[in-house]
Amino acid sequence: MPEPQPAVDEAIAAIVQAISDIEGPLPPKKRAIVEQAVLTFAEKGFDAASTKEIAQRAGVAEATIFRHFATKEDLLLRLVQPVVSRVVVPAATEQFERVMAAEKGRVEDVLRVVLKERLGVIRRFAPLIRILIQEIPFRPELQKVLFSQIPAGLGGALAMMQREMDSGRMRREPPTRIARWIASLFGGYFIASTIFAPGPGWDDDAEVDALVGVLAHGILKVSDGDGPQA
Amino acid sequence: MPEPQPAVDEAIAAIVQAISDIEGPLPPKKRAIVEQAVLTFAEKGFDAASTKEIAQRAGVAEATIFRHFATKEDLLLRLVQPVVSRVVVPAATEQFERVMAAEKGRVEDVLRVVLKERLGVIRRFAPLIRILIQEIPFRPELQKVLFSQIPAGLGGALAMMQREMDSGRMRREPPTRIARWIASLFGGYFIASTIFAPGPGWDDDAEVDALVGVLAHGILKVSDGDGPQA
Amino acid sequence: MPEPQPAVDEAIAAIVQAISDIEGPLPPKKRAIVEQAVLTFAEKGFDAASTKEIAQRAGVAEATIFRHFATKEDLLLRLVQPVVSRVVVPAATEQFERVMAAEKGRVEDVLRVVLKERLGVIRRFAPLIRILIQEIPFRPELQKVLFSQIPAGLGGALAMMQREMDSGRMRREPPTRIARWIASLFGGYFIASTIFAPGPGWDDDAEVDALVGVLAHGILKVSDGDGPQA
Amino acid sequence: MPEPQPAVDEAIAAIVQAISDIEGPLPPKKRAIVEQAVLTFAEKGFDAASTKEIAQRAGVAEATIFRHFATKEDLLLRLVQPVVSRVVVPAATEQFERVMAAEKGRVEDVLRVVLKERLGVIRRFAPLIRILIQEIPFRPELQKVLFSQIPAGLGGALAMMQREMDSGRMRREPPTRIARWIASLFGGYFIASTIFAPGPGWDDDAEVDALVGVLAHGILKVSDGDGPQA
DNA sequence: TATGAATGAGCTTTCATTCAT
DNA sequence: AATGAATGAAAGCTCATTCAT
Repeated sequence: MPEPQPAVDEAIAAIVQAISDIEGPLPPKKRAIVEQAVLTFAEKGFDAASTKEIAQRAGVAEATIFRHFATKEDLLLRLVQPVVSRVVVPAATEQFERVMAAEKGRVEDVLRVVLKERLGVIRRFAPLIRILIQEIPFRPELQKVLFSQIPAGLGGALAMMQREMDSGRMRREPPTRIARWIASLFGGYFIASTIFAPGPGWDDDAEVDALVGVLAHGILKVSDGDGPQA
Repeated sequence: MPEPQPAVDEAIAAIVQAISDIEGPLPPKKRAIVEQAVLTFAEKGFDAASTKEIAQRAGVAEATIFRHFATKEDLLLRLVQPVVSRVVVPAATEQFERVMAAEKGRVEDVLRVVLKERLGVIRRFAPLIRILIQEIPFRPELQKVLFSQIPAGLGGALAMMQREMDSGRMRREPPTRIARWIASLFGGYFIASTIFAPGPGWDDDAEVDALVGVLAHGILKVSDGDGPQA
Repeated sequence: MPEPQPAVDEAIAAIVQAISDIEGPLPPKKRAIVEQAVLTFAEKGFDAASTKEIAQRAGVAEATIFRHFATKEDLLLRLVQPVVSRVVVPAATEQFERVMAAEKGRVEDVLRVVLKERLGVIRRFAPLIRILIQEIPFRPELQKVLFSQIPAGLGGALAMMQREMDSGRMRREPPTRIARWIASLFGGYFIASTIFAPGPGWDDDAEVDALVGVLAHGILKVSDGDGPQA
Repeated sequence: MPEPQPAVDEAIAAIVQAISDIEGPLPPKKRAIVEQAVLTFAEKGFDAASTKEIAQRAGVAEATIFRHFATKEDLLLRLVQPVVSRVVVPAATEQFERVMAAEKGRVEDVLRVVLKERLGVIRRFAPLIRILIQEIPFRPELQKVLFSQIPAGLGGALAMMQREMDSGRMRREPPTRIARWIASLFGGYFIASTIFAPGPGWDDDAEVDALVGVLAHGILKVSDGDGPQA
């Protein structure tokens, strides 16, 4: 009987909350299934996590899982979908606009605030995100959910970038490319700090500051003639 | 009997070559097993690819797989290991030094040349790398192989960065952080162009140029007082 | 579909009863599995009896076996254990004391009564005992079960022997040696009549009488100066 | 690579010798196969000993086993047969007559000498005898070999017993019954000292003396009216 | 709502044995 | 005489899922 770490516990509470928001309050056994499914998927991956083990850890009969979830894949999707579609993405959109107004559109400040807040949100769902990353390549359902939501979440950001380029404060680049850079740096940090080398020793605030710094100004010092002429 | 695409064919040839370099020339059936294992793993993922299917596609008896590879996991490792340890990493090390000499140490130029060449190498092994990424979180063996090799490959790069910072041409940052940024941007591009949205429409050269550009100078234009003073 | 002989049928009923006493009433399919497992093990030996065959003979799916018994070896142990630990041994202890009281401790009479009753019990479980003998050398679990129970069963007998020796009616010998002789003669008869040359032509009562006779007085006639002096 | 104990080594040498006597000198690889087959069968039982393991331990290719022995069962029989038919049994016959002449037919003395010598012979082949015991119930071939030889070996003993009974020195009992008693006591001691509780602490000579004692005179002391009258 | 029982299809792996060299 | 390669058959066991209660 493995002890869930507090961090995971918190993540699970958030996931349960997200599901409850959609489906209404969860009966206790269903809730237990959700909790243990997240834990087990995160520990072993989707394929290696058997419904038998999930049932045992949740203290229910295996058949009970299938009362609540049509198939094992359905269980996965019902865990991941609400997180993606109701928590991660919409918050991003809404929050982006709010921050932009407050910060008067200074790109670096906006990025800094948004990324820090996003990092907080994502950290709460870390176990599920790990599963998400694992399973996306082979599950068209997941791809659909994710890619249909991402553009919406990006709308505000793309608009901001376009405005900055038009006003000459930002170099001209395809906005999706810039979005990819941001996502890469952000995701790279998240993966490094969560999956490859989890544990203490990471300072989220400092890392995001540095990340925004390099995005804004690069790693080289400014010197005459060194800047790109575009 | 699915037709392997030409790109995959090329990747497989490279993998077979890498294995042959270690184990000597492969008997034809063993070679067929290797080929079809790569294909099947890449298509379906490790867990969903059954040894029975691999055997059928390779035109051998299932037992033949286990004459050549002790277990299914051993098959995976023996596919991935030589790629990681004999092709990707050492080439990086050697090539880094060569380029640094040729380019007289101009960071942007070195990065540009190295990343382009790395991208070429990696593209040849794309199917396997996809598997690698999938399975790494759950396979300590793979982690060991990969993480024991990476530092060696990074040595040259870290030294270069240190030198640049000492000479005042590069902002002071922990070198591993910079390495992570490079890897993130590079990996993000590879994943985007390979896994999420494969197909034409990507211009590797242009993307690497842009990537090095943002790394060196950021996305913001230089303006008085805008550059960081530290 | 081989017809079980009546003798075996009776043995199986006894085994099923013994298991039911421990685990509660057996569901019909579980019962069928137990029955056919005993038959098949006895016919072919443990290794040569496949779970597939047992399942077919029991009219269940192979997987059903593994719902009720964790492994094939667990199936064997769960068949053998109750026989050893709940039927053979405790009966021996209890019955020994009862007989000793009734027979006023005359060694020959006690032995005769006890061995005859033991023979009856053992005959009921003959098929399982055959398996037991076969598998004991290679299954530490079985050894543990058996050897942990035997001393308890022997307690009464050892006490009786000690008393006889102290009172001068029995030659001094290490009691375990005498126990071994009894077990050897008894087991030798059982094996000969059951395994090597089964079938009619054996008269249990007469054989036990003769066996006790030789134990008590040897095969030689008493003549002057021939008896041992020690 | 387990170290064979010296005792086992000696047994193997005897077996190899017995086989050589029939088939001529063994080529080294065949000899290695024989040696490791005996060891492996003894350790794990016939079924659980795979030809692969035997080949590995013998340092030969698996196919080489089948050059020399048609099937795995043939290997077993070719190990056991010569031991039974050329060493154990004929020695018994010949030796019995020799001893009887020397001891002037005193039953106890003859038994003592013969059993001690038999014990010595049997100890040399202990590993094989264990296999023999295991496999006899399921291998008609083995049964044939053994049961066709035993009567020959028993001839001398049966004749002696008949003579003793006719002369009034031995109680009348069916000679096969007496033979069974002897075999039971002897076998019981061998099994106890070899299989169940191997190791030191056994004194073969003393045990055989005691065994012959109980056979001759029983465990009870002679007292007036206590001896059987029949 | 919950479950114990049951299962068909599938899994990876091992087996003794054959054959071309 | 010896073997590396190969294999069909079978092994024990696990899987997600169904169903009567």
